[in-house]
Amino acid sequence: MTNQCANTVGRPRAFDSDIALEKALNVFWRKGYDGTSLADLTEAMGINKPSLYSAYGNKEQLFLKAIELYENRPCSFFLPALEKPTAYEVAEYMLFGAANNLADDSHPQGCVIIQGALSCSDSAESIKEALINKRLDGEAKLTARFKCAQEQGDLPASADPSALARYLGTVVQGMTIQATNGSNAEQLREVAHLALLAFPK
Amino acid sequence: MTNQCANTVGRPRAFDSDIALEKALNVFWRKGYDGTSLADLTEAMGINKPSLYSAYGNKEQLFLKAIELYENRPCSFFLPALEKPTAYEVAEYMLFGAANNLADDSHPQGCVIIQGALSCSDSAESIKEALINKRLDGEAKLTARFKCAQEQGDLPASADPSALARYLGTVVQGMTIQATNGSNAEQLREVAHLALLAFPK
DNA sequence: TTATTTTTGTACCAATCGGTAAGAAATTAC
DNA sequence: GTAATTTCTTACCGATTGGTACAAAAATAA
Repeated sequence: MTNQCANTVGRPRAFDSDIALEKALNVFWRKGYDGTSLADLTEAMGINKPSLYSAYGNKEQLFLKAIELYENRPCSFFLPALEKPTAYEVAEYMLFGAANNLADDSHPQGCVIIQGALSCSDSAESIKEALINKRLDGEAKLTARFKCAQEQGDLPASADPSALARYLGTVVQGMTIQATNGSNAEQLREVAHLALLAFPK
Repeated sequence: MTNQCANTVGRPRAFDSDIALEKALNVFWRKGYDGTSLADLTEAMGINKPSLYSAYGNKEQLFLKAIELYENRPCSFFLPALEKPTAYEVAEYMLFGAANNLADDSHPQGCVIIQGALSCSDSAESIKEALINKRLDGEAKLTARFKCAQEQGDLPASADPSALARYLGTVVQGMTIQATNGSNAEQLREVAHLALLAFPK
């Protein structure tokens, strides 16, 4: 249906759809779903509306594709953290990864999955729910990782995996707001350091 | 200029401006500044646009007035926490106050000061900055409270008041996102309990 | 060259956005 | 009663919203 592969026939596309998607992500990241207009998008992407609609569907689908791109970035810190050898290191990597990433000024501050549609219009409700589900998925993965750690013995049996996952999620989510408040990476690392004190060793 | 006191002359206002403001707050709380339209507001408030404009100015001023109302609510937990006798009790009261308040389903979940304009359109930029300043103000007050506690000897000299304030702010802000994720008060209290473990006693 | 296919630019769509002009309605002052 | 004052209702404003019809343009296939 959609032409993922390059077409050999017909007028060639004048823009790189991956680069344009990156530009779209950047706008959604800064302004959120409701705060971003199609005019904002077409201007940033350097294309016009018919091109946008034929390449990505509509605003909603473009947002979801941009989020997908965001999740698969090389600087992503969430999934890699899960692969650390111990529960404590998972927590450590995740908190310091968040600290270093969220305030990095080579891109908009904070996390688009958290800020993209936190409070929103009725028309963005399905986007909001999609983002909530992504956050809950992440927490569920973290809970599973801690349960596994408990079986392996590097997390005390007295610990509550889902409570720890929720606690870490809370701190990381709070850090994204700190980043939009203007906190820098060093300040977020201080927060990460304090947050780690509560984590069982 | 504006008629705060009841007018004795002229047609009497057909609505209670404080009640209508509460309704407006509720809408902004759920949908955010960008996500709320004037039609949303007039419908919820039970008035029409000219009444809204004559009573509150415009959408931006209405939002700021609604925020003011929000801050002065009886169930507010931030300022009362500062008056607790020790630094630890301040932290404890604040974290558990947040846990009990943010997921309370007698009102929209989360905190409008944090969620009202986190990522937003260009036209909401001044609202975003106003909310950021309110958050920073809160953290500054908390820092001052902890410095005071340090002088009084109920917070170790080795502790960093501003880092602790930022840490607490981060957890509370994260909790508001947890609340919109669907966490209930009991789950947020678990987070509060864990977060407190990192606080010097 | 001509036919086919796809993308492009332009120009448009109805609906909604925040905001307001103007007169009718409801009250007090006299 | 009438005048003055304020709020209400209705109807509108230009600008912008997300989205699309249509034909010119640019490529390949024959």
